[in-house]
Amino acid sequence: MSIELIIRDHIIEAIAQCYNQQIDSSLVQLQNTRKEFDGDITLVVFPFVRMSKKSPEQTAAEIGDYLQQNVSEVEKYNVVKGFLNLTISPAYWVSVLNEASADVNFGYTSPTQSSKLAMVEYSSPNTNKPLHLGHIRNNLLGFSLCEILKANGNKVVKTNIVNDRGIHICKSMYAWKLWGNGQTPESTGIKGDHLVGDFYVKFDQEYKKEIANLIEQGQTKDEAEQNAPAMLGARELLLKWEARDPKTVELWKMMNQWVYTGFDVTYRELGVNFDKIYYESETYLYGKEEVLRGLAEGIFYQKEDSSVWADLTAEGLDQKLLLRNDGTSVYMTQDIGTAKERFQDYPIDKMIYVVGNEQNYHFQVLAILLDKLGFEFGKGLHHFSYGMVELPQGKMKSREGTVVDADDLIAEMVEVARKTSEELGKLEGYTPEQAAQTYKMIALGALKYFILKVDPKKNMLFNPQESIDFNGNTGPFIQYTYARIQSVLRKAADRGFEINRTIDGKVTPSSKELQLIKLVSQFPGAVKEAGEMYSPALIANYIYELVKEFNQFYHEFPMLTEENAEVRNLRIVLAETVGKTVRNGMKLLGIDVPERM
RNA sequence: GUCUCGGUAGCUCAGCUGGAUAGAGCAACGGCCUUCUAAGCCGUAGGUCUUGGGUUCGAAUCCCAACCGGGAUACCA
Repeated sequence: MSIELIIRDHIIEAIAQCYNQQIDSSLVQLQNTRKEFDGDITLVVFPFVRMSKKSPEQTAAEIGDYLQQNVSEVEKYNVVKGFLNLTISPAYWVSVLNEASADVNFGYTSPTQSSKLAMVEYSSPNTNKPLHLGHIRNNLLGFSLCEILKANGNKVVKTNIVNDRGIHICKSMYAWKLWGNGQTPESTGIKGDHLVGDFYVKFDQEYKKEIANLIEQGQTKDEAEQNAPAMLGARELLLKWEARDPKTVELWKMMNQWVYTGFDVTYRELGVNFDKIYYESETYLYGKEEVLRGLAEGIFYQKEDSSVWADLTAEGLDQKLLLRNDGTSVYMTQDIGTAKERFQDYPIDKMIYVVGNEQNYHFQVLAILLDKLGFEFGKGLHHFSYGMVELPQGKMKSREGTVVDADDLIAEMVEVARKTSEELGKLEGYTPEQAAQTYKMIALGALKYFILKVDPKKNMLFNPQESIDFNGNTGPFIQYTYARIQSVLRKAADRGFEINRTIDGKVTPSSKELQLIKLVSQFPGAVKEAGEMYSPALIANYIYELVKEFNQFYHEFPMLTEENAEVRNLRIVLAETVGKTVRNGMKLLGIDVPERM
């Protein structure tokens, strides 16, 4: 039980005792005491002056008196205007440190029999081009969200639906057939997803030329777009694929396999993974029967051209197409099918879709349609909606070549990390392999932290030249602090200091030490809040605060050269506990921490 | 047009279930390497929290309106 909860209950008691009023706990506004005032926890007393019918100062003093007399953790108090600043006893903070220090999984809640099962869909790439910066944000958020949910005691199934069929992949296939000369990743040395992406680009270039030619010959733009040989060829491939033409399916399989091999490399670099992968080629026909059932039950309606629609005007939305007039499915139809499928495959308590905010409308509609179809889980779907990554010149457009490729970006960052490390003379004594591993850890730490520290729902700006730094509020700064803590612990061992991990309650930490313990004690609360808010950014901001505080402490207070053995022990245990908290927190962001850097 | 999300320091972002003098980092300027790692620490400078109303003891935070920007809006996924 956290100190805030203990205090809150006693404040409710105090109000009952002093003013004979039963109050709701939401009236008790507790906050961390600001640095410039004395105390640990502050109660805002304004809400109670109406009950006491006294001045804020007097009211605060009365509540303060009550708490000081009746709550052992409250040592003293002071009043500034309408704020009651409570000082918690050092003995309590020492006990908190002891608990945190003893718990390997500090901050985490273990799953139990009754744990909820959350399925999280994230990543969901198309197989016609490599992953880019937008996918990176998706993957990092999705993976981190899963880690946070797990740390909150949930069971999690990470899922990925691969968009492996459709006109986009047929375009790459068409281009490869015509202009590929039998190239393969092996023959060219090009990573499979990039090779397929190159043919996608090639297709678009040739297609544009053909359109220009046709327009010159007198066709309108629309006609030209429809009649260009490249487009006709891609369409033909799509039809052949749907008819299961063996040659086409074989080509499709081969090129998709190249892409998967390439994606696997990128996923491994990013440190993300999945428990269950759905392929759209296997699920794209799902959902049609549900739509037809809805039509039969009068939930949906049919137009003269025999296309099927949902009327959502009662919900304040528009009409939504569910089946084309040729009976084929659209995106929405498929999502209805896959949702049903997943709830049949797993006992899902919470379904979460990590998908960009451009699809807010889609998921709003999906929830309503599932609900209309009688699936009770419909209303409970959660769209984890995140903002776009923008570049200085605006939105990324793959066709205009203004994308930041995921592999290129990672490679570039590893290179910068290597250079920086060498310039600073770090990692001497490491083997080249160990050093390379650490550069990678630092580079990815920088990238991941940069992206995850921003509120997911907001659009963010990414400037490739300036954005990713290694100083200040960054992943490497946190990793650096962790590495220094490990260094302290190594040296403490070298010098033969016996570390007593259970701090005696009689030891009195200094105010700076107390401040650090306080911050550590807030970690479990931060994990819980991050889980409730679905916000990795909350964890990132928490760790930064902790690390910043530790750095100041580290600079001012010697740990190894401190003469007093009890104080030295306290500081080392505190450092160790901060290190563990940082490591546990970074794990929730999917960021590794190095033992040295 | 409608719906939706955003607008905080030169730049990138915190803070938003209303609370004390609005915080970090980057960039700029000035200090600190003989202690446990300077990817660090300390300091200086930088703000009409887009604007205007409202609610109240109190508003960056809640409500309304306007302006600016992103996104969605019936057959791409």
